[in-house]
Amino acid sequence: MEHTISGVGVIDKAIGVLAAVEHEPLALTALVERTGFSRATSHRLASALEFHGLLRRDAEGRFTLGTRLVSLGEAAERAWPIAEAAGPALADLRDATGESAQLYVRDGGRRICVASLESPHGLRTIVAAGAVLPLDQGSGGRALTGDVGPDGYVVSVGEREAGVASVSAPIHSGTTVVAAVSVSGPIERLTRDPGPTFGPSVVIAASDIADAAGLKG
Amino acid sequence: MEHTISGVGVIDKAIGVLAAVEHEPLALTALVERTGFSRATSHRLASALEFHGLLRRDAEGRFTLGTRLVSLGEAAERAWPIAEAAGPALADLRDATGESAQLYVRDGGRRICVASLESPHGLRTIVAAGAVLPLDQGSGGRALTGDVGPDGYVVSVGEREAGVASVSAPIHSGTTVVAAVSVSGPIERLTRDPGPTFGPSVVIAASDIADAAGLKG
DNA sequence: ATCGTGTGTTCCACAGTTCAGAACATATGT
DNA sequence: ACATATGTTCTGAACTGTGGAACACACGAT
Repeated sequence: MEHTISGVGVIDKAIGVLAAVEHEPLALTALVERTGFSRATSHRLASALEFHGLLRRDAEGRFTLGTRLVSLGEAAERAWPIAEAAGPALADLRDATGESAQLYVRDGGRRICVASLESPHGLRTIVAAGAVLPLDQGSGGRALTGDVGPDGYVVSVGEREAGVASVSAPIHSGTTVVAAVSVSGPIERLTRDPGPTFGPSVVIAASDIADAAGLKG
Repeated sequence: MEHTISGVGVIDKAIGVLAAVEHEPLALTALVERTGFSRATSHRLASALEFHGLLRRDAEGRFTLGTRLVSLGEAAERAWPIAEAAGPALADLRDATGESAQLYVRDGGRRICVASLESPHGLRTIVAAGAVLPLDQGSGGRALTGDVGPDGYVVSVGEREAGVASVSAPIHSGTTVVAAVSVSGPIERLTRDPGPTFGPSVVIAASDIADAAGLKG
């Protein structure tokens, strides 16, 4: 009987080591305790991950997540096909509205910005591709959870960030929400009631993105 | 003779698979070609990585980097000790200047924002922690490369982003630049000559951060 | 519809790697 | 000086990962 959960026991253990140090750096002894692996095994696996840059040692010699994960994480975000497919429609939305436009996908209990175009205005809201945001704040999060008004879009004003308004629409594959497209900007420009002005644009953008990504509606 | 480079051959191979798909999604056959592993091995390793979320399948069944890497990458960025140590000084800088403040470290040929506090102004520049930016654009990048004026700070106006000005100072450990602290905001508020107003503040912040992080000056 | 080829998936005997207790090295506190 | 804790390395045995083969499925040509 194999003792693996994924089919490759060493990968299971290596991920266990990464997960152990995800929230705080750990000295070897703490790593042994947290993972349940023997001291020699913990040391060998952690050293191998360090060799590849997935772990590093902090100033006190504790193991912590390494810089290679930053670049892999960034590459992972670029690899969403919907982000690529959304490019033209996102550019149209940004140009038509003059405001920053973003595309979000859901990742467990959070949302990730997988594509982001900034408004040409000197002052604008900026969400970097790769940013991780909550689902329960902001129109993009509520669009992802399906909490959408009868007109097909969601509005938030000063909800996730003071001074910022946003309007979002969900993107469906069949009946499943797979992404959300948003415009956002300063309340001063979008007003406290941005729905009528921007709602139709984000709904159209959502439809265009679904088409471009080949999603069934 | 072992055929490993890190001490754990399976980890070497698993990283090889991740590296193979870093830049573009690969079908199994392409993965076999790119890695040189046998078909069965490639499939087994990729499936195990997929199980743990480090890979996923795109709509065409190709292997591509998975969402777990996004969250690990984000956690990796939070794990810089200087980011933690910089918290109070960064807050002081933001409060004293009223502008967004960021801390950058160098990662190869790029810079990573490892801590970020936003201005209370309704309109402000925002750099998400985790954002990856170039070294050759913006005052933060030039501070990291040591390209600093005689007053100890760097200024950029409309260089990395139109409408944005920033001022940065390097943070040294001994004679080595290990980080850079920046303030940034709209040119309209920072003016086209933000150095005299903000330069001394970032230089003080850099010194405070170096002290807080226990760096030798 | 049939056939050949290509691609993805699974099996399983065995070759080779990983494991972990022991030993060693170093650090720390008393 | 000593005891203890922590980090690192060694190495024989046990176990896992390997990869050729087989199978399943998709696709293009005829």
